[in-house]
Amino acid sequence: MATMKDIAEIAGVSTATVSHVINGSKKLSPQTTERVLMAIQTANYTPNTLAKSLRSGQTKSIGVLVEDIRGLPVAEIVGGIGETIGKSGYRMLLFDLHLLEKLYNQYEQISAYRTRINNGVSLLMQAHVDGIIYVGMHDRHLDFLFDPLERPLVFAYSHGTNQDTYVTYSNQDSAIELTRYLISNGHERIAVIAGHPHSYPTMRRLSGFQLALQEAGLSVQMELIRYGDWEYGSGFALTKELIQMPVPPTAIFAMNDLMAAGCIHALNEAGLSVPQDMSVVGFDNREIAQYLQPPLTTVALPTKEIGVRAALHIMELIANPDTPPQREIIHCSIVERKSVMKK
Amino acid sequence: MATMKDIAEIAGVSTATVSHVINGSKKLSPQTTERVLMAIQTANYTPNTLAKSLRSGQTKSIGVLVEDIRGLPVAEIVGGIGETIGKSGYRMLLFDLHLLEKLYNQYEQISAYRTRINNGVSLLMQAHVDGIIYVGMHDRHLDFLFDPLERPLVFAYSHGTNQDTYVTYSNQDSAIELTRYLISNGHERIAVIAGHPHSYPTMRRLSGFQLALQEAGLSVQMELIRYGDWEYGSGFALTKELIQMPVPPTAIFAMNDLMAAGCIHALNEAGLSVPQDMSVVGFDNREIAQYLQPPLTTVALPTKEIGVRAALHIMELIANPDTPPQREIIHCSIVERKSVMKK
DNA sequence: AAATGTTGGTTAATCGAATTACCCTCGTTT
DNA sequence: AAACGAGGGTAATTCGATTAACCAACATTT
Repeated sequence: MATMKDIAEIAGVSTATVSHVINGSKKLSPQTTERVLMAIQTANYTPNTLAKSLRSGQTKSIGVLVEDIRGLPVAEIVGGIGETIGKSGYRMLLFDLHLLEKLYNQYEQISAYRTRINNGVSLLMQAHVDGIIYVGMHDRHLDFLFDPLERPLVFAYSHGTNQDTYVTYSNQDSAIELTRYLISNGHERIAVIAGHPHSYPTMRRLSGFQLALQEAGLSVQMELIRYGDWEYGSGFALTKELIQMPVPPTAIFAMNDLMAAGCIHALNEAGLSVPQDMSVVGFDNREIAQYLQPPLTTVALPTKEIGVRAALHIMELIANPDTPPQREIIHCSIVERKSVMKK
Repeated sequence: MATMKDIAEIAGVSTATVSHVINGSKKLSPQTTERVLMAIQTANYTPNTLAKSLRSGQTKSIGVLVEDIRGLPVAEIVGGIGETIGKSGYRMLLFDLHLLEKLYNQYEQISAYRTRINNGVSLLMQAHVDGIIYVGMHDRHLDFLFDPLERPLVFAYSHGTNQDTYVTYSNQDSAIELTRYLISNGHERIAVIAGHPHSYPTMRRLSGFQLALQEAGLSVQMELIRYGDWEYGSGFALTKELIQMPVPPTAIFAMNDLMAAGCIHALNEAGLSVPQDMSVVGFDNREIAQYLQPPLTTVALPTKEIGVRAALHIMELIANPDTPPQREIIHCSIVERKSVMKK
């Protein structure tokens, strides 16, 4: 590999001059500039980033800490990040916490988080990344885990702390829109298959649902709200319950696509057809949504956009560390397919 | 950040001694060692990897070039790589070629490949990665693209060149096993919904299918072999054709899960139940397989294992560049669910 | 007693670029 | 003619570690 010294020799100047040509850090005569440029060309020179980084303290790299790369929104977010930072000449250092690996109880989980995140952060810090993006799969609050991190930090997908910039999507607004969509198609008796009772997305989506109902002058019926565990099986089981009610709903809002899949299958099994006998909507727009029978109307998460925006924020923070924390909430869009009976 | 100089000062020795303590590169008296270790403790010192790398030429980082992180096997492979190299203190530099972004015609595709791969490779080279793993989603031959790469290179999932190490899975053997499984359950008239006619996986899986048939003394019926395009729709359409044959098959081997999904839906729609009226198997074990009605029996790709093995190979090559090229083909396992009528 | 070896450490060069401080040469002012 | 300023370029230091070469002190051999 050619070094700056070689170039200096070829061009008959000092290394300082070469450096100035490359970085435009000083005005030089056109002839000298030209000679240096030529030398760089012929020697096929490319500056050694390690030396550059050692001197400047900047590595032009961003650490991306993901809870688990196999988690569904994660790869798409990472894709958005990579594309965006790449355009500005940044590299991506990926660290996977592997949080999908094993299931822990509540206590072990927190402690595993702590140690794994600490490992990841210190590894990234040792690599001297210019900034860190934390990609969480869940809406969790990890305030305590990033205490004295003297590097720019941005949360993507999950919420961060109040002192940090984060980019997430709109749970409540999406639920409002989706519910409005059902109401506008004539549904007044809408059931909900929710996620874990006290989880953040459940709460927010539920409140959106209720808001939309109130807005339309409809009352919220508690017996139509059932809580599952985000898994296929609970969607299946809860649907069985719902259709055996004295006065069943005419539409079901499942809080994710997996439960919606279980729901549709339970409906099929009971001889009810979707959407004629029952309308169903989901949330997340996972791959499965388009392959259900009928294809599922659901809410698409702006995964790539979250990555793009998070990347923009981290680069802004690197360029200007005093930028105040930003809280960005990106709007989701409804993907209309065939699981809702149109008015 | 504390530097080695600081430690030397605190311990009252030279920086060389500190270095020797850290790297065990020289025998030192227990007292000195102890003093240095203490100093490192109290100052919370961690060596500057940039300086280290500049001097040694090794960055302890591995470049991972993925065709598209959103591609299904990719995230899992990357997870396996990350886990494995992390244990040996390597970091991962991820570069996404975004090859799923747009569809090109054959010619543009090759040219887009060329430029994007070149970009990716040169970016990784500039980062001085110690080795590169190329994660391809498809079985493609990219010999020409990595010509004069003077760094260890390993292909994961896709085949590499004959001069390179690669880790992939067994298309033909898996097809043999899967077909045997059908035959052993009494099926003699088995249809195939293949992928693109001349693609590598189609050819190999087909030859496995035929081998298993011959092995059992069964004849290969050409009219039972239909070619699709790997997408849901073609599975659906081809199944419609198959069930209208004068003597329809008793089992269908779809060459991926997406086409198997289309197949099952077509069957359902025609009033045929799986597996009573028709057995169906798929390939890939994508998420959708477990949520079909009935859950699909299919072949699980050893994605994580591929990542793990590729990581091991690259680290071996870094440690010992003269290791001869290895061709590793990892065995797939059948995931037995409920879409095949058992004898 | 001289020669040789061993132990435990230090000095100084090096990796490749960035950057500060300085220097020389003209051209312009006063 | 002396003073000043600007333009164009260089030498030397710095970033933080690694490592070859060297050295002093003491022990062992002949």
